[in-house]
Amino acid sequence: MDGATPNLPNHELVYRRIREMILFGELAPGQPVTIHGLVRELGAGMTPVREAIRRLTAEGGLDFLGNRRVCLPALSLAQLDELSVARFAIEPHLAFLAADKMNIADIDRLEKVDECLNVAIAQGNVHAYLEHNYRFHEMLYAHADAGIVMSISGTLWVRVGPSLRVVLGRFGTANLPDKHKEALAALRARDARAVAQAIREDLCQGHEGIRLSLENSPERESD
Amino acid sequence: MDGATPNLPNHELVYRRIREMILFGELAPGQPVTIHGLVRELGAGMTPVREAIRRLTAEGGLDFLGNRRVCLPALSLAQLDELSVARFAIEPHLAFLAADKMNIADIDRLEKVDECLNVAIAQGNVHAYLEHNYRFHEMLYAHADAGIVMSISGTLWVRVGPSLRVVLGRFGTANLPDKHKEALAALRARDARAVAQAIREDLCQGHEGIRLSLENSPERESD
DNA sequence: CAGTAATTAATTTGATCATATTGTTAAACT
DNA sequence: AGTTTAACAATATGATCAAATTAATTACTG
Repeated sequence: MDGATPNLPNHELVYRRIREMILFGELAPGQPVTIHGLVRELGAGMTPVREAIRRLTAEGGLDFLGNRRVCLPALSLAQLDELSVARFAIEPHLAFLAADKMNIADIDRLEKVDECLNVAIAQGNVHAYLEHNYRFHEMLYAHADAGIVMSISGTLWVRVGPSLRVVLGRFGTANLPDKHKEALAALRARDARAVAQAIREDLCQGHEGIRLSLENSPERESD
Repeated sequence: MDGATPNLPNHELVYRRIREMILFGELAPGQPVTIHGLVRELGAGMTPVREAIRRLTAEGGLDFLGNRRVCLPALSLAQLDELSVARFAIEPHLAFLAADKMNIADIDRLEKVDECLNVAIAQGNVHAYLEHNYRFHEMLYAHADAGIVMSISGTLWVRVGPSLRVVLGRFGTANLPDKHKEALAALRARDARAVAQAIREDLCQGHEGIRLSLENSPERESD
């Protein structure tokens, strides 16, 4: 038996690649993104890159400037507040739904990801941290079996990704407390409310870090 | 003097056009959408249509089947529940934020749209109803000054659009109660909580109609 | 004469198209 | 029915055109 998707169109692959570049901190906030640059870097054609950029733009992972140019969004404090509201509303809800539907094996798999995450923290590996942190939440939410809300959550993650990277670059991965262990314990205890609460606190900590980082780096709000 | 943006790229124009086709009921749920078809119908090139389709797909307004085909999503009851959760969380919040920031002139403008909406209802003009109903909410939320949440709200609207159309085609615009007058009154009274509540009830009524429509037309949930 | 501003040239980047290729579906034929 | 084949639609490429930013030159003013 072969893999699940042997023949994925190129624009889909390019999309996923660029999305990971955004999520896992390979691109910096404010950085300009050019079509030709991506064509060169990814060795892809112009059309697939173009389509991937449109998708990411629709998801908020890229910003379409009026001048037909595209760049990575640089979050303002006001936008971070917006994201907080949306994430606090959506992600604990997904976690709540997921809690009732996960079996022991699912929880074990999730814990595996958390262990990888802890390794990444110990090693100070920023990219691995971002990736496993994302995978943890993604894997948890996926069990909620709520595709639409999940896709919204995806647009939220893609918006915070670059800023998260900045936080880690600034403060390191050393003292990055998360609430994953609490979430896992609540999952095993079959306490959906506690799972949601743990996720809420986890998000809260993350956003607090971003807020501190944004406040210290004056991104010029004076125009 | 001409408009603010004389030179919008074609892919942007095509995107807006297709989005309106979805929002205002010019396409039916489940209907297949082909690139060539849109190229012919819109008199546009292949590349702009392609990019517009990717954007709409990312927003949930179109569904990308595995087989390279694209069609309009047909909501299931479960998906409608998801949309309800998301919209109830987001849109009243936007309305709440907007309430404090609107001046009399803004409210007057909003009431103008509502009057157009009532005309459309009286005339039984489904397309005009959908358009003005959308404009009403969009205009209200725009004052919240919260671009990210607003864009999420946009993806929610584009998902319900086709189903709303089906409801109207089934039951007509005759007895379509909305809570717009209540919202306007609350806006004038500077009661943000009441504005949010009115919007919540407005959404609730709309979704109730869609739910009835979906339950009566068995969209085949048996796969 | 020096410095600055404005205009223009050049390069970079984005937008679009025509076309070739590939994959999928449907039909025809064995 | 199963297999082959033909038609259709999506994908991908590279070339061409247009727009915008940057650099450079020129003109003008203090």
